[in-house]
Amino acid sequence: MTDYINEFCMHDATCGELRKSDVGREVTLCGWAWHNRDHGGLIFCDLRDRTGYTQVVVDPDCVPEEDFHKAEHLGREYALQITGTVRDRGADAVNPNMATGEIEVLASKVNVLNESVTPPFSIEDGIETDETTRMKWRYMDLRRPEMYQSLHLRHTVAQAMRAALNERGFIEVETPILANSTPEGARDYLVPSRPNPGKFYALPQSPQQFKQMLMVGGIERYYQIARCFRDEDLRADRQPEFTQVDIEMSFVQETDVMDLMEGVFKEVLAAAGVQHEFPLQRMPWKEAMDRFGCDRPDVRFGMELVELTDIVRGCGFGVFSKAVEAGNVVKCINAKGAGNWSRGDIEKLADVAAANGAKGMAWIAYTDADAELAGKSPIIKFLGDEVHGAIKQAAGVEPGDLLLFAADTYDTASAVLSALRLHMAEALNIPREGHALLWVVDFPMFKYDEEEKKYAAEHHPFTMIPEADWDKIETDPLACSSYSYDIVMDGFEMGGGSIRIHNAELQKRVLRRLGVEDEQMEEKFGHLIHALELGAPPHGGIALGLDRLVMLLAGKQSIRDVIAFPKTSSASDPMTGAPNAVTGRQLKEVSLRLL
RNA sequence: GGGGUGUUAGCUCAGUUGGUUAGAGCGCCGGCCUGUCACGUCGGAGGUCGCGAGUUCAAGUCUCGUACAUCCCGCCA
Repeated sequence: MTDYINEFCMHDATCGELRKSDVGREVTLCGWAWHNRDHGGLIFCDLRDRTGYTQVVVDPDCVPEEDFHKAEHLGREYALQITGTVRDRGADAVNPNMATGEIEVLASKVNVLNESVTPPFSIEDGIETDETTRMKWRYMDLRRPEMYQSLHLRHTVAQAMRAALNERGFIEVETPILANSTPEGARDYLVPSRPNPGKFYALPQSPQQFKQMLMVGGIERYYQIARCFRDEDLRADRQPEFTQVDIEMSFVQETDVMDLMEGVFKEVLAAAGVQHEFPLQRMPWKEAMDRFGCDRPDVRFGMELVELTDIVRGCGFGVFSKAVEAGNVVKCINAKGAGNWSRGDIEKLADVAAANGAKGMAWIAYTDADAELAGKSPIIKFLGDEVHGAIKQAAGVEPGDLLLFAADTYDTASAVLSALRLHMAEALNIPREGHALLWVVDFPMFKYDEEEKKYAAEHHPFTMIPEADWDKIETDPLACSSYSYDIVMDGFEMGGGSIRIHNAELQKRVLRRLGVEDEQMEEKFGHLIHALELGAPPHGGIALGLDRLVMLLAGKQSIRDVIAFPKTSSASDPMTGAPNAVTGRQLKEVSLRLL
């Protein structure tokens, strides 16, 4: 063990890259034992490193007796160093399922660098092991080829992003992790300040205020691959800490940012091996909501929302006509192919609708045999032939179709049908191959928060409002548009940005509209207001969710699969035990006492 | 904060109407085996049925509570 590094850890080849052209080479490989097949007089071992597998053959005639003995007792995941000769397997012995299947390494020397206890799960792709188990032994999970490939893809994307931005004159600048808490937005992660008893830093939800300061500071073109923190509940695509590619530029309008970013996307996607049409579609927010019920539509399939409000106005089905009278909307989707579903299966879809706020869900089914499109549904008799006919025409009904209706406020009907649309796409196995990127633009500036009884920013409070709408900030906030844009990929919000307010007075008006009192204005946003008063350039930018982008490119269902050390849905880490209790002394030092 | 699903061997799971000693595959341990590659073959070990109450003659199974995981709603400017 003395000369461990020099003697044993040297290697001059990698397992996954040996080919027929290497036949005859004497190589030394290092890696981990996967399947060991002991035939008594001949032993096969699949040796794995980050690049792949090579079959090692240990023949008693070719290795010292001691080494053969070691090979007889190999366990899974032993760390090994093998020296041997690359040899052609011969036509009969080729394994077409292996990249290195035409060759093998005939060992002349077997070194066990480290033994392994039985691994907690099999180190291979496609395992269905519980995620908690994988996360508790995350370093073992990372040995699986698909995990390495995901992290490698993440690296490739990050490097391509850097290269594309560097080329366009951007510089990478780091901003503080210990920052100030702000009243707007997500819940902050707090860090007590020992020298300032009773005061706290907040971990940044994004570098938003710092990047705006950088623009005022004359940096002009900034980016950062930045860690962001939000203390909110988790989802498959949401972690408490996540990574944004944060970008900001000066003296631009929104088309400048979008045009430039399309160039960046093109290069990044190419680096990841994805071709996509450019320029990208730019869809107004209202159109996205009308057609898909969602501000981040998956446009890889149709099943768009059908507007029926005018058609069912005053019709005999009370749920519809009363909704219209109340100023609500009636819309539907046409799930082609689900018309033959059993009544029970259709009724179960009401659960999906209910989970998204619907009070009920009307439907009409047309079986394949229903050439006359008579339809099956409890509601047809109330609608009457004329209205039913108009609905069929509007929805383009054919035999085999299933219409699912929502009669509710615009927001709820949109949410319900958007959820049903995605649910049906999944249930009907509608192909959603490849990737679809588009911009969603012209978000409204404000939305009304029913619970808090106040206006909130749809995007964020620093978003520029078109000059024509400035007067509406006070008089009709919901009619205010904004210079904002989201980049949507495969139904995920992959990034979002805007042109920022660079005028101090306008910024104050927006903050007042959001309910920020004057004294709070100075305390929380004083630095921003003052900066805007000192010749702040018109500026704007975007932040991209690196985790989501890589997740989609890697074809994974969860961003946890493209983060080396993610957290569970309760924001804990089964490997390290974080978060953990701290000592009374530690608490005292930061002037804290637990409740 | 709310709803759905789940928790049985190291891993993935089965376990009927509540009824004898809780099973399978893989993995693990031991024997045999010189062309396997999910090697084969013979034998073996391995269980606080998440945890805590309750009902019952009897609970993996029923009831209640609870923990954890996961998906979703709320939340995430």
